[in-house]
Amino acid sequence: MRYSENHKEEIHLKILKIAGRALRAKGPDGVGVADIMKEAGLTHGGFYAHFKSKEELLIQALEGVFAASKKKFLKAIEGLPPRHALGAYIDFYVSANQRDNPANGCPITALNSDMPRQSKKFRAAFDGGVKRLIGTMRDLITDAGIAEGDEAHALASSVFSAMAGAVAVSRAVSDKRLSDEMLETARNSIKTRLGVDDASLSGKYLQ
Amino acid sequence: MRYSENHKEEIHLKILKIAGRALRAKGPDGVGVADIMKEAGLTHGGFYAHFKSKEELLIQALEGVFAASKKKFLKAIEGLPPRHALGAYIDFYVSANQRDNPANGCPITALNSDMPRQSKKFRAAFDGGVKRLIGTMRDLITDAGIAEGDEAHALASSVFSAMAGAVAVSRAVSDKRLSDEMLETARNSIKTRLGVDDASLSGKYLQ
DNA sequence: TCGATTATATGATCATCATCATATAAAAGA
DNA sequence: TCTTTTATATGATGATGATCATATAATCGA
Repeated sequence: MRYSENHKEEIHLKILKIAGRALRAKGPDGVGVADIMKEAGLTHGGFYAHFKSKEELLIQALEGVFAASKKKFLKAIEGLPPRHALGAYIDFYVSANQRDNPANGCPITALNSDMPRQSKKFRAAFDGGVKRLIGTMRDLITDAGIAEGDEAHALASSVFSAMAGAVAVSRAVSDKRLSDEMLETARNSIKTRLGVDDASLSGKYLQ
Repeated sequence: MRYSENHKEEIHLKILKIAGRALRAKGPDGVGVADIMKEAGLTHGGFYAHFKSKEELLIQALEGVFAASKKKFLKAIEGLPPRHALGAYIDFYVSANQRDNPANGCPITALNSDMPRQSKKFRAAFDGGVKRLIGTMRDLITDAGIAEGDEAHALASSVFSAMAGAVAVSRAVSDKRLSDEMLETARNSIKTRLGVDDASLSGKYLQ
C-alpha cells in the first residue's frame, strides 16, 4: 500500500520517539520490538522495514534522546545571564520532577549502570551524547567566567557527573524521605561549588 | 546422596557468592539461574532446592554484597583517625580500581539505574543496604566533628550519593580520558567539601 | 551391608523475544 | 480501471530462560 509522500518517515520518527521513552523506562535490554511497534499502532513484522536490527533502533533512539536533552538544557537557561543560567539548569536537573520521570529525563541518569553491559556501538553513541552535553556546560562555565580552557572542561564534566549521579542514586532508593534528602543536599552542594547558590547569586558575595 | 553435615550450607553460600558477582556484572535481569549453577559446578535443576525463586536468590545475594561492602568500608579506614578515615574511604571508593571492577564493587554504583525496574522486595533490600552504609558514614562524620545529628545524616547521604554517582557515571562512559577526568575531579571535590582533602589533612587549614 | 534420605541431575514445559519469509492490501500511475 | 509498488500483517523459527516433575546416586544410620 502506497501511503502519502512522507508517511514512512513519519512512522519512523514515531517509532523512535516511543523507543526513546521505553529505552529510559525499561533499559536497553527491557525494550521489546513487538511492544514498541504495538504502541506505534503497528505489528512486529513491519519493524525490519524501518530498522536493520534492534541495536540500530536503540542507537537512533538514544541519539534522539540526547538531542532532546540538549534542547531542554538550552530551554531551561533561555534568556538568563550565565551564572543564573547555571543555577537554573542545576535546579531543573537535580529535581524531584526529573527523578520521578525517567522516561522523559536525561539518559545518563536513566542508563548509567546499564552502559557497561551494552554493545560497543551503543556505548559510542552514549559517549557522543555525554560529550556534547558537557560541551554545552563548559561553554556556560566559560561564559560565566568561573573557569576556562581545560579547567572549564574538567569542571563541566565533574559537575555533570555529580548531577546525573545524584539523580540516579536518588531514583534508585525507594524510600522517599531519603531520596528527597539526597536530592536536595546534592543540588545545594553543586550550586555552592560553582558559586551559583542563591546566596551568591543574590549578590551577597560576588557581582 | 547425603553429604557432610554442612555441605548444603556451603553450596548455598557458594551460589550466593557467585550470584553476587554476576548481579553486579550483568544486572538483576542479566543473571541466569543456569549460568550461576554451572559456575558453582552444578546443574540448573538443583537450584530450587536452595532458593524458592530467582528473586529470592537475588535478594539474598544483594544482602551479602551490601554486607561485604560495609566490611570493605571498615577495612579501608581501619586504624585511622576520623578525618583521615573519611579521606581514605573516598580515595578507596572513587577510584579507577572500583570503576574497573563492577563485579566486586559497590552495589549502589553497579545497580542504580536498574533499581527503578525491580520488584518491591528487591528494592527494599537495596534500601536497607544503602541506609546501613549511610549510617556508617554518618558515624564517621560525627566522630570527625564535621557535623552531627540530622545534619550529619544529610551530609552522609549526600556524600554517598556523590561518590556512587561519580563512579557510576565514569563507568558508563567508555572514553577513558573523559572517565578518568570525571573520577579525579569528583574525588577532589568531595574531599574538599568535607574538608578532608590532602591540603586540609596536612594541617594547613585545620587541626 | 542395606535401606532410607536427600542433594543434585535430566529432561520437559511454557513463556518471551528477535528475526525473517511470505502474504496482503492500499494507493499511485498508467 | 488495472497494474505495480511497497508499507504493513501473519505466522513461522530458533534461541534463551525460569520453573518443575521425576530420576539418580551418594552417604548415613541401622
